[in-house]
Amino acid sequence: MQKRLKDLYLELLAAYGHQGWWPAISPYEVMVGAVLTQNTNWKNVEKAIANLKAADCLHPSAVLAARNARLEALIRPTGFYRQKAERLKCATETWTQMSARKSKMDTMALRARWLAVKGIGKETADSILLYAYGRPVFVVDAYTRLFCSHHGLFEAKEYDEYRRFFESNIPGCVPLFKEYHALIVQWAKQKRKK
DNA sequence: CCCCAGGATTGCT
DNA sequence: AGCAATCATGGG
Repeated sequence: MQKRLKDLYLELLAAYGHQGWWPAISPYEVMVGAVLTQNTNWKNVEKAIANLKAADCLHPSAVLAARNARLEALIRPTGFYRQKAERLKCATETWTQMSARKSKMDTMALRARWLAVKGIGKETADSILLYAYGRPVFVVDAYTRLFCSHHGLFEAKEYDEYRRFFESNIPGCVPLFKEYHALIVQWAKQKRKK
């Protein structure tokens, strides 16, 4: 593990503590959160998740059976609710299809399958792979790029260049990937407050 | 009143 | 290939 990346990780962990992103909830709920949080404050996502749960609509069969208008009303606090209602259905179809096959699939093949879903880009796909499926994929976002440039770690244009930078310089350990990404987000939030 | 949030797609150049 | 417009609610 590259020393600089390890030191920074330990610093973040000491400063902010264990973030515990997406802990004791169902993997499906993680996937729903990954879609709903696109360009949206997590607090708003929590409201939508609570709405879905209260309506007993937080499982694949219920989402697939729900009318779009109903889904839209439930996830409204997350914004972009028309797009997201459709995206949630598309993602849920894939989720259901993959439930039986995913264990046999290579991580990159699974990633390609998710990237083919409308409304699922690289960051959302990787969040699903890491936090819902437990695959060793490093999630990159705008904060990750800011973090890299702020500490003089790495500069690039493409999403996948950043992803591979982390994947090839820290151990391919799922809990570490989960925690590191969450800590970077926390770091950026704190930094913004100043 | 402004800007942003745990993005992705489409369309134009 | 790059870049702007679009989607839309809630909080600072």
